[in-house]
Amino acid sequence: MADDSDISAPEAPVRRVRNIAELAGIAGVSAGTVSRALADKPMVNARTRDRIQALARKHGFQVNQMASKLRRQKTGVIAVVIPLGHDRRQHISDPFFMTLLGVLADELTERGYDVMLSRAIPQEDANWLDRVVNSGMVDGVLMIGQSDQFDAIEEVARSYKPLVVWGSNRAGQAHCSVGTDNFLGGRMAAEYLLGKGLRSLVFLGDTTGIEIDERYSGAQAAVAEFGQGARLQHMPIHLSIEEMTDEIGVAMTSLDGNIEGAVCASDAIAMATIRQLHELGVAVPADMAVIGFDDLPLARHSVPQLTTIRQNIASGAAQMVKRLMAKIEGGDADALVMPPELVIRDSA
Amino acid sequence: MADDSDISAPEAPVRRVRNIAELAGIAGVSAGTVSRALADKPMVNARTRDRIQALARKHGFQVNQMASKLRRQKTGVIAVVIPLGHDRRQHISDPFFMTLLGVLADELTERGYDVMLSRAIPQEDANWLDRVVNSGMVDGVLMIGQSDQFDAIEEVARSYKPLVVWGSNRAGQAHCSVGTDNFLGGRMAAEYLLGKGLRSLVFLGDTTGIEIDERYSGAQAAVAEFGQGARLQHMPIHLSIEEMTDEIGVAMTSLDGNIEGAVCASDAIAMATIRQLHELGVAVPADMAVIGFDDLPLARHSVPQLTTIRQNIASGAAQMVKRLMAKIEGGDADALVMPPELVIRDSA
DNA sequence: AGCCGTTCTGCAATCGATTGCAACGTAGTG
DNA sequence: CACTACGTTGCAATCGATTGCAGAACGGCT
Repeated sequence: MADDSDISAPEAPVRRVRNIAELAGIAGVSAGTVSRALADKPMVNARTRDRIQALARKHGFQVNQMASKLRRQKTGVIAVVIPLGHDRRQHISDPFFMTLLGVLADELTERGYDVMLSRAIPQEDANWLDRVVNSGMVDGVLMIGQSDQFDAIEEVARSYKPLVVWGSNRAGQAHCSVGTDNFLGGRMAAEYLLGKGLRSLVFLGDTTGIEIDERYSGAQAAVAEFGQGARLQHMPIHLSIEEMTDEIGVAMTSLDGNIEGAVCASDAIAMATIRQLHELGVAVPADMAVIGFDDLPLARHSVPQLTTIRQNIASGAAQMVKRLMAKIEGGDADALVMPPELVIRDSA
Repeated sequence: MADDSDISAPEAPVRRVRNIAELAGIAGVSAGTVSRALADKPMVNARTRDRIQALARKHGFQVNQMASKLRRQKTGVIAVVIPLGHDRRQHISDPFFMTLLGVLADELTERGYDVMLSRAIPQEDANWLDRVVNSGMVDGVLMIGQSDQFDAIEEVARSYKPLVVWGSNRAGQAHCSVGTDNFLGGRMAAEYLLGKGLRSLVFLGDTTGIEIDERYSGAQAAVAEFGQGARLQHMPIHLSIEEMTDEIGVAMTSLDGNIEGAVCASDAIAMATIRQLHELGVAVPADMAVIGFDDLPLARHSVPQLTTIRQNIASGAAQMVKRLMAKIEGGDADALVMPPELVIRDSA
């Protein structure tokens, strides 16, 4: 405790040091040496290194990241961007976004990256993606959902490598995507309900976004193939919680004939639906079956617990990060389409 | 379309420009002028300004943020940090965190700030706050929850201005906090149940964190004052979803006597409790009343809908940001303790 | 023409850390 | 003693944008 400050003035308490040069002055070495010492470079003498590190600790010194990143031309920051393309009122606090974001953040933090959160509204800002990609602020970009911006994303992906997107994979697309087979998922959901003997179904969800459109197509295909007078109506339900609830209420009372089962585009929609049905005195699953999509953690916490089509979000997030890392290092990465999984609980 | 490139070589397509100097070369002006033109400084001729901006667009040029931020000594980035002090297994995807984070992100993005997400684990990294604060990466810090790190936060707050924390306010504390009157909230919850004639209550929540401890104290006070044989047991339930569910199951079967009402430390705990009770064949609220805390959006989506103590998260987030802005501009800001509000729905 | 004032542009220093290269000191060897 | 080799350290250029200050260009006025 008494052996580490032999140079500075006696009365100096613990003056805050703001840059390497100052610390170098105190340590009696050059700035370059301090930089190397703090970076644990092997070429600096072990004793000086320790001395400098101790001094840095004592004076509460941290290297200025801005300067460091500028010089090294890498930032250690990954942007997670959420495009609010269609449905601009969808809040960033959407439970699916937040769940995926949480897992991504954990994954990235563990690898020493910082996470920068970006909300993008394409209608208001034409080159939204460019802004993030070319800001010089990030080493890579993870995108949650394609919204209706498929072409814009393709455009950027052609010249910008470190980009991985959660969403659909179309044959021959340029950007690397990780996601679930939405068509199959939609089909599985509908088939499950049909298999339970239900014939009059409704799909709840706005099909402007690619992913949900595919889910709808899957459900349609299942119903068409099934035949036997099965039919599928469609109500576009928006994703913002505020709109959703009312729209579902309206939908439930305005639909044609007696609906037996609802295929919901997301767990959030499914939960809101169950709520509204409860309100209307319709019991789930006795009077109407409801099946969700996503299998968010909260699907297990609803009453009744949600039967849903599971996307493996945790593993998907890990795969996104893995692919991004590969791309940052100059490598390449293929798309990943994960199989959906039917999780049978109590709502259908 | 044909009037903006009269200097460069004829065959040059749209070469990517990487820095101001290059663009200056193309435009035939100096770097300084380009910088000023792109920043819309009034002192540059309107015609040159437009020409330069057009050129920048055409070549897909964006100023390097790292360099800009270094020079200007401000970053335009706010860190949102989540201390996982006690209860390290609590996931960053905790619904309360995520909800508050979502609103904060919206609020900050609107003001032109970027949001940097930081998960901090004090046990593993002693100077966790210092790392963020002194990295030179952010203009300010918003913290979600105090966890058990009150003293560490105080320490930093004494010398670091732009810091605002969601959490409790103790008399004379140095850091600026925004939060709810947790003691009063806990008291209101218990009083409400007592008022319904329930006498045997349990508080579900781990009191290591300050906020929850205060809620518990409030509930205790209410029960003590009420007298008449009312009593309050306590089960520490952790905040991570995985642990929570099992612990609640155990709690419900191991408690002393016939419990009539549960005061939960959070909505997440309340929902998990309702689930477990449902499993055990205990009807809510008929057999047992359950009251939550927070009033997260999902409180309205549970079945039965949650009766809960509302924290005004949206307004709280706005206030946090407002105070942070004031501090960044060198001003000062007082703490805010918001009154909790009893929201009566169906679970109690 | 000469002078002043205004408006615009260029020059060069600056932010703070990093790193290739040169130079230093010391020890070891012939 | 001279010379090489190695291990350290210092020097100075560099990353890219910003900005105070000086100076150029131009118009207007006497």
